[in-house]
Amino acid sequence: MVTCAAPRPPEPMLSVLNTLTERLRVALEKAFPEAAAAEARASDATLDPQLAPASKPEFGDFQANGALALARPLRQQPRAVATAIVEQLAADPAFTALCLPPQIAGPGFINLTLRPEALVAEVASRLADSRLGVPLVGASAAGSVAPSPPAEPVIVDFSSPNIAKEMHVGHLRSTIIGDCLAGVLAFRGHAVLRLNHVGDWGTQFGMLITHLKQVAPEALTTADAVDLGDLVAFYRQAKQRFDEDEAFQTTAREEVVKLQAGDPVSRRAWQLLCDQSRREFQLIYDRLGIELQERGESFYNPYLPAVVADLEATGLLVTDEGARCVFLEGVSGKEGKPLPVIVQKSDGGFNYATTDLAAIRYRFAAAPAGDGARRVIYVTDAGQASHFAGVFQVARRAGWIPDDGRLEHVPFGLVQGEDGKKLKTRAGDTVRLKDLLDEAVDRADADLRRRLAEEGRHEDEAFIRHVATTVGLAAVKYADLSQNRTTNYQFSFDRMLALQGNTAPYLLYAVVRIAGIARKGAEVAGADALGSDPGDYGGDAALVFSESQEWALVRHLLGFDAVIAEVEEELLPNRLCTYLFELSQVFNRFYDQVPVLKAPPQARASRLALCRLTADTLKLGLGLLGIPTLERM
RNA sequence: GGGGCUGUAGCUCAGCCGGAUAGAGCGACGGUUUCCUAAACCGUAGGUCGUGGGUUCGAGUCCCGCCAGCCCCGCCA
Repeated sequence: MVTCAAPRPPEPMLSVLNTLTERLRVALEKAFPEAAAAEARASDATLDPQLAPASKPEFGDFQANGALALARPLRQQPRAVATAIVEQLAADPAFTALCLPPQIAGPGFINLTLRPEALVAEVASRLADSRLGVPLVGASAAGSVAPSPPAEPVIVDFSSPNIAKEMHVGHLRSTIIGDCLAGVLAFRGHAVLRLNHVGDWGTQFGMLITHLKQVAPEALTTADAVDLGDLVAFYRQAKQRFDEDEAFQTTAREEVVKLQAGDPVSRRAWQLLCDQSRREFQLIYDRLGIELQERGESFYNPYLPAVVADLEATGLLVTDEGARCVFLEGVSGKEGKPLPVIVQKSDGGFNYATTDLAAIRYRFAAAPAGDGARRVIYVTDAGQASHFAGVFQVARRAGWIPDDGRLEHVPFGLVQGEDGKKLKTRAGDTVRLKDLLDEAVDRADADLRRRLAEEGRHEDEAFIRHVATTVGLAAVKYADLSQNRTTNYQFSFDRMLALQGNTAPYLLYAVVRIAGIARKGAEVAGADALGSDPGDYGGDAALVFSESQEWALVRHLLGFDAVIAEVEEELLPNRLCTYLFELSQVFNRFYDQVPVLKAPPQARASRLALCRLTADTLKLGLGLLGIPTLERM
């Protein structure tokens, strides 16, 4: 296979877009054969039609900007170039079947508008497709049956809390963003391995075990002798002693060596600590509905010597001040000396870079001694960017990454308080994730009860708790995901729980409104004795749209497949959030201005079909964000 | 000292391979409810895209300099 092109960024209505790009390409070659020949020789891309979504609705569905770029090399007026292209398109049946006659606008843009019947056909096909037009990777276009999942998995490494510590705000973004990305990739048909690279190995265990042996030895031999809160306090004390007391430091280092060498007493203590933390983590994951597989740093312990041996064999390893390092290319530190990645400390111990290298090596290596992955994604804070850049470079130079392998750090910014500083409690401590989720749910609960009282509604306790929990957790997740992850994120309960704007409650309410129509629709259908299954509205009936708000909704709905493909490629969940928010807005306008149940029968069936597709799209999209929806709220 | 990220409306933020008059939400101001949940919808005001150069038919977007904030920089993760 010969492909030199980078993966093309996705655009609305992928299949239609691909067809149009192809027709435009053909039109360009026919209109300017000499340019096409020149391009083939120079292998540049002057004949790229530059097809993009229209920047404004009045420009139609798509715009082709390629004529502008072509004008100069051809020494022609841009509009003349555009005219020549349009003439070719007009003679192309495959094009005219899809689009109305193109318009040339401005300096030489070609505006394309899809034929209404093409849009209707797309809507009909999505109504019949549980995947809503999103193709499975590896599936051939024409009616392939249940393609086997690719053998080469995508690994998403996220969450990664530390044993003997509680999960705090710092783990929020990795957990939520990682879960979403894993979800999108899995939906596209990738075999996704969700790995929790927990910090269960290394110096901190030496510290903690040494300290516990002295102050609370029962914690090392008896399950649950101390609770996690105590462990956190012990950890803090151990850390302090480690920083202040040289003798303690030495003992702690020796303890790490014993642990890593497999000393039974140390292993037993370590195991107990891990089990206890693990149960606490699981409470959070269950609550957030997040599944992931634990594979901590300790997993790679047996593979560490091989990392060093490999680097030795490839001649990358250099001993410097007693430490074994790989010096980085293109990254210089003080006095122009290259920066090292230390893979073995002067005392013979391994550190986190070694573990990260072992993980990369294992993940790309073929089964059974590896995962055989072709794409590995790390969701960690942006502060680790240079660490990963260094480690990735070493892995690449060591030859552990296959040619088609993708190794990506997905960085995200800090969680800040409303004062713009790092989020802390009033006492100045790190905010526990549990407390943060509790507060979100409590606030949603209080708000719901106030609203019910105002409206004189009566709901039972189970309903209130369910809605408050769903809304509260959805708000936390959505607020995080809806922001471009690369920037710092200002955490605000008031903003994320707001009922209007780009928030979870607004989106959930749109779903609820549609659910309301569906319920009423079922009643109306029953009363009118329409004879059709109310759950099947829109099925075979001809779809007819007349109102501008209907067409706006149709056009927006059809962009779903492209957004999913875009998130898969760019790993930016906020693109999906923006799409879903805009879809909700478009739907609310439609809901406001176009009657559904009171419309005449044929219009009603078509509008019910649009409602169903909207609900399905919102539910699927929110589901990929890790957010369950409600029928009533 | 070196490197990275960020800087867009009063506030919080979008802005895709460089495309047409830079967008949204909140807040402010003004409207809309005999009708499917008004947790909604419509409208108005609000911008030197940090700054100075450069490339281009075209720059918030690409390149260089500068300013400001945050983060990282040898045996912690």
